[in-house]
Amino acid sequence: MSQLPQRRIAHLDMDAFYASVELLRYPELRGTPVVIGGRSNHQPVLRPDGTRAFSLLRDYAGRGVVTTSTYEARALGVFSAMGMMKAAALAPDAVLLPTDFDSYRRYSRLFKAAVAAIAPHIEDRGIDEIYIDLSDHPDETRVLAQRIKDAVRDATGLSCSIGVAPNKLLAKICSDLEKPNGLTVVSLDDVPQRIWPLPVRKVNGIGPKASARLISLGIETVGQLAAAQPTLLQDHFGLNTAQWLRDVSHGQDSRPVVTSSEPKGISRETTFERDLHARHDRTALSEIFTRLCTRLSEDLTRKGYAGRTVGIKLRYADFRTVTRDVTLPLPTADAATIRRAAGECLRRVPLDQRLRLLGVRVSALVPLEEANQPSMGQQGELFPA
DNA sequence: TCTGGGGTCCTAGGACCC
DNA sequence: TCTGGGGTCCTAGGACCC
Repeated sequence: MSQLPQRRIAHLDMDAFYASVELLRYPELRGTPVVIGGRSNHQPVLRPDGTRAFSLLRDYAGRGVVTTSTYEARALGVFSAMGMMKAAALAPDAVLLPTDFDSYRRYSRLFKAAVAAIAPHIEDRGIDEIYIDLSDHPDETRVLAQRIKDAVRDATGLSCSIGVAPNKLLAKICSDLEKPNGLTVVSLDDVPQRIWPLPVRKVNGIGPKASARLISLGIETVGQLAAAQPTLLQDHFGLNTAQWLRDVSHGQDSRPVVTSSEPKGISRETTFERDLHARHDRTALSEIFTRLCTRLSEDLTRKGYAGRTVGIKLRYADFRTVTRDVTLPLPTADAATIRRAAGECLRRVPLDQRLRLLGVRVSALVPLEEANQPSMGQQGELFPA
């Protein structure tokens, strides 16, 4: 067997990204608990004396979750995805800011461009993190990672944490080890010392469900996972997942850094201010439904895609979620066509209970140019030789 | 005090075809 | 006549991630 050359993969994660962008704009909030999220418009107000009046978390009412929080708010127990009312109970005096995705996207482009100028082999993992393949870069690892951190700070004024390792799995784990403003390098030899003591939940791909099942088997750390009987894991997780669990527990991961990809589906969804009933709130629901389809059509057109599969997602008041979809003969990005197909899907779902969420999705995407012309195969069917 | 919005990938059964 | 084995597409749900 030929041995692949050792890779050098970095994972870069911006520190408390949205909150840090907000602190650039409102430096007077530095060092205080700040929470970003919620649904209403709690924009700061400029006072006559030039200072700003901020909304406080205690004044928030209604649905919504925390999008992110500053480290000072985290110290009070307020984390991403927490319900706003619970957050308000924990940190009533924290400042509350609305999310401003346009700003975050702008800073995202800035930091990614700064990294790309040094090391262009980048996999996008969302607005605030990337993988970088540094295997072919001549610089020494720590020097290089520090250069990247400096470039990100120069371009944005923001700090990030970087982990460098032989693969994405370990890079991702170790970018989190010294957060914020971390720079962590681990090799396979470091796995027993640095990775095995960590809870299994730190592994990207082991979520709440798998973690709970592992803990119920007495497996709490990555090291205990590495020591577990293969048959025990197979019995509880199946062959594929058991093999994957073994691999990750030994720090093994051969996934490549993927530098370009096409979207699989585009969707729009909304949670209502209050639960709506299909009959009683028919008019309101219908308006929301049509609006979702219109926006989705705009998203598709702007991004240059059409799709053949149109689907809906619906969440009942009790949080049960159902989906329905239908595949059309031809791809579409047209709002009326999407609305019609989504309407068909909606008729296949029981509507006897109150709803809290409605969503529309288009998948099986093709570029818009291809969608406007029949393919060769379809031409052949339309005009047989 | 219930739990956002945007995604990806996997599984699994049935239809349908060869 | 009591039965195969792939392969692909479609649909539904679930886990997970940022």
